[in-house]
This record gives sequence, structure tokens and C-alpha cells, in this order.
Amino acid sequence: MECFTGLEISPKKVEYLKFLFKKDETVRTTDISSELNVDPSTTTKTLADLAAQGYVDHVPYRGVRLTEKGKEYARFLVHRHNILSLLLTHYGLSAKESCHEVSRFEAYVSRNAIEKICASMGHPTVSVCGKISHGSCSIGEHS
Amino acid sequence: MECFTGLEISPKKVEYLKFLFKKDETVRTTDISSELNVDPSTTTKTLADLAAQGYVDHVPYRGVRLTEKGKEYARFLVHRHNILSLLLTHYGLSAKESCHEVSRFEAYVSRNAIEKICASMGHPTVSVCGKISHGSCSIGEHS
DNA sequence: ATATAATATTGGTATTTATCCAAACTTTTT
DNA sequence: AAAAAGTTTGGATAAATACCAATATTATAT
Repeated sequence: MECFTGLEISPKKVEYLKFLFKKDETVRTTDISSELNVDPSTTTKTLADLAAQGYVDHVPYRGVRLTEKGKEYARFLVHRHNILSLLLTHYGLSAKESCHEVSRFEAYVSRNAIEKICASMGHPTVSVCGKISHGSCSIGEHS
Repeated sequence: MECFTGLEISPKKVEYLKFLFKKDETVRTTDISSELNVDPSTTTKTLADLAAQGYVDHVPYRGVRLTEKGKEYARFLVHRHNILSLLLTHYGLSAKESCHEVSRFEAYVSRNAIEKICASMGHPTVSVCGKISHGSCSIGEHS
């Protein structure tokens, strides 16, 4: 557990995992493709990478789902997105702007930074892109 | 003037321009290479790209310097770095951490966001990585 | 002023991330 | 079972980054 920096996967793969987390069930290649606006063959290939890294289980022609590791990681990814989006709204960006802005750079923000920002904000529970859970923070960890 | 989004150049090129801006004179390939820890041949090639995009003038075997466009752009790049670094220190990151963290994602933060953040902070004049000038903001523009 | 050293560029190659298309394959539907 | 829908494979491409070896240029030293 908790042995990740937040920088292990590429920007696009972050989107895949966040989507998978949101769906919380077995998802089909086409679902991902239409959500992310990429060719199904691109999805298949990306899924192969994510499976090789242990984030998803992919059964060809059947579907994908997050592994336990993938779930834990995706929980962090969503949390990071929410914290950063919330942060930007504190500086005059609209909810939509913040969310969009964050999507561009979130993959490069470390877990360490997010934990500090989150703590500094008092572990907020609501963001502009949805509720915030703290399962990936010090707080909320089943400790 | 001011017709850029802040997203026109890649992360590594941002570093080249910031360095060139800092030196503020003709710089040699080797200077850049040792600063950025890349092979001189890599520098030469990157410089060719930057020249093609109009940010630098490169005289082979002689050196590089920013064009006017490059200077204006680099001014923004430095400003962006400073604003973001300052921002992170407000959330419990040390100066060094902030600077390092920001270096990873700054290339993906838009000018629009920076202007809003800067305004929201009251156009601060000191950051953790140096003084902040506002030549790339609404404020400070010779208007 | 010329050999040598230092610096820079070119050409070739590689990796990572991301993407598409066409063809082949599997599953579902009719 | 045939057709349609969905998925995967194979082949290609592009951008960003980077290295090495070879070549070219400039500077230095004698």
C-alpha cells in the first residue's frame, strides 16, 4: 500500500483509470473509446499497457476492470483531480475551467504535493468535480 | 503581442527558453547542455526547433539568443514558474519542493489560469524562485 | 600559420506516448 | 448460420526526447 509517487502513469492512462474507477464495473473497449474519443484499437493497446503494469485485468473481447492495485491508484487519481480543481477555483477559475485546466497537468503532480495541499486545505469533502473522499490521504486511511 | 496561450511549447523547450532568458545574452550550445544535462547534439536539435518557431536566433557554431518574441514568451514562462511556485508554498511545500514540483507540470498550465491566479494573489512581487515581474500580466503592461 | 584541442553539428538510431487505418477475429443478433 | 457489431492485431505515423559516432568548425598553442 501507499508505495507510489503519483507519477507512475502517463496523462492518457490517468484518464483511462479515472473512467474505469467511475464506472466501477467491467467496461467494454467501446465504452472507453467513446468516452475518451479514441479509436478502439488505441484503447486495446493502452489497456494492454495498463494490464502489464498491473492496474487492470483485461479479458480480450470481454472487457476490463480495475485490479485492487488499480482501484487504489485510481482512487488517488480522482482525489488528485478533485483537490487540484478545487484549488484552482480558489483563484478565480470557474468550476469548468478548473476541471479542464487540471486535466492538462494533473498527471505531473506528485502524491506528496497533493497530500500537503489536501492537508493544508483541511481535507475538504466537496470539490467542483464531485465529492472528495480521503482514502488516498493520511486521513480516512483505515488505520 | 499577447497572442499566446502558454501551451505552445513542450516542457523541455520551456527549460531552454527560461535558461536563455536568465542568461540574457548569446549563449553557447555547451552552456545549455551542461545546464540541462543533455548531450550537445540534443541541444543543437532543440535549438533548431525553437528557431523554426521563432523563439531564438541560432548562428551555427556561434551561439543562440532569444528573439523579441522569444523574450516576451520567456518572460511569461518565468512568471508562470514563479507564480506557481509561490502558490505551492502557500500549501505547505518548501521553496525547493515547490520549485521542483512546478518544473514538472508548468508547461501544461495556461496563461489564462496564470493570469487569474496572479490577479487573485494581488500580483505578488516576490516568489520563492526570485522576484516576480508582471510584464506578462495585464498589470505592468506598458498600457 | 598550422597542428591540436575544444566546441558544435549532422546523421543515424532509439524510446515513450499516443494515434489511426485496414484486416482479421470473436461475439452477438437476427 | 449469416450478418452485424464489437474487438484485436499488425502496420504506420507523429511528436518529444535523447544518445552516439562521425564530421565540421573555431580556437588555441606552439
